[in-house]
Amino acid sequence: MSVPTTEPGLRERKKAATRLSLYEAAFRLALEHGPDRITVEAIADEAGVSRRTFSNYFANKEEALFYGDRLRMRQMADMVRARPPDEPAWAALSAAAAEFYGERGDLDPEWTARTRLIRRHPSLAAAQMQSFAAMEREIAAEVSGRLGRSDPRGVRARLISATFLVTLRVSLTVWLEHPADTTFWDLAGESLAEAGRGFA
Amino acid sequence: MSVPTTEPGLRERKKAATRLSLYEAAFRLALEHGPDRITVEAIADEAGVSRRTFSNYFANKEEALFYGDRLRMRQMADMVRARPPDEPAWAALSAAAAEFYGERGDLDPEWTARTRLIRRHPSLAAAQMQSFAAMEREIAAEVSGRLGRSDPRGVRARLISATFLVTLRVSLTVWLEHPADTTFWDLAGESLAEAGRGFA
DNA sequence: ACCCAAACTTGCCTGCTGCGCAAGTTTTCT
DNA sequence: AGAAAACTTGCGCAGCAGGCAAGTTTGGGT
Repeated sequence: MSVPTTEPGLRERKKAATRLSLYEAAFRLALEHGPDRITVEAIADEAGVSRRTFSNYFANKEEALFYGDRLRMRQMADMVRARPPDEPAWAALSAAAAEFYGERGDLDPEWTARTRLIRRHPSLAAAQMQSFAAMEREIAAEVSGRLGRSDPRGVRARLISATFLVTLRVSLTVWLEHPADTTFWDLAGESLAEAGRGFA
Repeated sequence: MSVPTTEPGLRERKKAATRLSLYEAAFRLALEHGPDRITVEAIADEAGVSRRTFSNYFANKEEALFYGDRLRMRQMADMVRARPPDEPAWAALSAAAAEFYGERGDLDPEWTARTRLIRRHPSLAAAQMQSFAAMEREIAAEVSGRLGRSDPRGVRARLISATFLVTLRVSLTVWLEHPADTTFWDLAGESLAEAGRGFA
């Protein structure tokens, strides 16, 4: 307790490091051999931990592979939370997405290439969906706060966040198929505008 | 070749029967013991086939459990296809949903109870998502036909069908939580109207 | 009516997986 | 420094997907 710091402490930092290196190992191997020709054991090996430890961090390969996506999405959720609290829900979501995707120019091409390779594989479709589903609850909670009492059962909040994410997902999928045609944000921004017209 | 009939033939009928009885067995056992306390072997036994045969029909328990959902969704897809071909996409989807859900009064209460029980279980969330994902492609294809040349990359088609399904999913989830408050179709119809405003 | 090919079922088998448990190690707290 | 809490690891087990090679059933041609 030397300094009144917010630092996570050694234990937490180590855990984060292990989790990250498991994710990276999974990604590397998936790229090299194809996502369905890798075993949990191989991932654990590559990351320098035991197979059993892998299980302490991720429930399965897919979860490890998509940990990167989770991280990015959590970043975006933070941006949503950082928007002015009186901003209407859909506006806040769009603005956060614009900050996140738009203002960094194009997406990191290496990440794009990797992601495309992974996403191509249909065996991972389920995992991808789940990745978005996890996010949905988190965003719905934030949206719910902005809507206040006008949305008793939370239908609207969930509808808005689900639509928001589904729009991002579709845009990303389409863009990964035809990356040359536009910027990702050109596509996503337009789609968001269109889909959001009902929630303005 | 006795009669120019469209009948599927004995072989196909037997297969359909087996598939259905595997699904029913899975559902029955899941209700009785809880979805994660049943083994593939038990399901196969209950349905009167070998464990190996189960694998010839479904890739895993979840797929079997959600086969009912797939069936219902395929019915709805057929209704979409049956709509007049010049009807705008979102209108056709809403109308099909209205036929499917609205006009049969309330949903079958037994089915509701079963579904709620199954859906409650978080271990099945992935399977549920996949069920909807499968549908998405099918509906997108139909929508694509209605949009014609105005949607080169298929963004709009996918956006519309994804939004449509996500709206149904959210409505269903909310309604299963508070079934007493409204009819399912009251909820879903209103949500569809709201979400669809961007696609009119 | 018969036969053959294609389709389907089944048992056997293998490599992989998720997870409970308990012993050993590292970090944290006081 | 020393005890408590958290984490890693090996071991072991039940369960699972799916290849393979008999057997059995179905369908079409003759």
